[in-house]
Amino acid sequence: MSSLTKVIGDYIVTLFGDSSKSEIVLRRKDLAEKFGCVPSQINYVLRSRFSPEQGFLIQSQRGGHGFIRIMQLRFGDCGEYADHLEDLVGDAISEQDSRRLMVSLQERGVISPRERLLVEVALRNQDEQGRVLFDLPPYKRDTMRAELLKKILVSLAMS
Amino acid sequence: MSSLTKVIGDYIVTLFGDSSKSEIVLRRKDLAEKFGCVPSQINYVLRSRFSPEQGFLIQSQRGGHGFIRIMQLRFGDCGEYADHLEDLVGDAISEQDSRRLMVSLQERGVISPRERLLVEVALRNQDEQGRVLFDLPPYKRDTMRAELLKKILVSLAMS
DNA sequence: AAACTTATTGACTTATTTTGACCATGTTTT
DNA sequence: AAAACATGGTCAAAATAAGTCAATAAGTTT
Repeated sequence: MSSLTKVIGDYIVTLFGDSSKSEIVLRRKDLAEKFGCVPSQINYVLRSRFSPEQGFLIQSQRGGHGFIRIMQLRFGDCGEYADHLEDLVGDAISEQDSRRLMVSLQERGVISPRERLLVEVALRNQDEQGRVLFDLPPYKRDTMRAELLKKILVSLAMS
Repeated sequence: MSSLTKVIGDYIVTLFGDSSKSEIVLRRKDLAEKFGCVPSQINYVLRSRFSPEQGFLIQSQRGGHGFIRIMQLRFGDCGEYADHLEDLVGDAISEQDSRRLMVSLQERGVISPRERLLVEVALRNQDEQGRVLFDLPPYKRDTMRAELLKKILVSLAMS
């Protein structure tokens, strides 16, 4: 059984697919009606599935003839994409957040499943060494995780 | 006297076998109920039997409609080759030797160029951290390099 | 039998989804 | 311009479900 949020998210994705648009426009109220939910659920879907981290930008307008426009970001040149990744990872990142990021990158085809597995093994190894060998505190491990993750992702993005 | 952990682990394996899926989805609560244990035991099973090092990737989601998805990165006839790789790397390996090994693995198509790049980045990072942060002696770095390399190669060999 | 490893439990923590009441901002009508 | 109407946004509560951690317990090795 799938959550409503997932169903709506999938539906929005099909709107992009239909004609490989990089931008779609919709009405919050209509969508909510179509799926039989309160309008604010649409905001939740957008917040949780169409964030900048996931490669989307959103513009909207209230009032009569209001709308919500969802734009899919495209990263043409490598440098730009690498910068984006560095921003996403930041100076420190939790194990959970790093996993979330990798799942999203894999789903978008930026990395392969094997590459993701490889990164996970490398990150886990570093974490374990930090814990067991050097007794590093969680925060230090978060910064080291960010370091390694950035190096790996950036090198892949530029390759 | 097989432990519950083993029973649950075997059960999960059958879920894969049933139709040679490479991915299954389950609910922690249901599984725990089915085997009459506390939910957190499921986490233990996953941690001890379905790690990335063993060729599995796990994605999960909490809250309403929560789930646990286990992905198996395909099984070749892995065991032998994995053992072979462990022998090749040994307990300690120099940077040069590790590079030589990866070049040869890439040439034989065992790993892709991107994967090799990824491994090199991970190894170099570990080495640098060991030198700069913890002032580790060369030998220690050689053993840590061997550790990481083995984990990565074995997990890839199984995928 | 001591030391070590692996398994079991449960109290506490964190995350996700759904819903609704209330707020903010455009457009159209008067 | 003011009022009425049409949209979208925010926030927080409730319900649901997974994760963590540490204390024991049960097996294994030495």
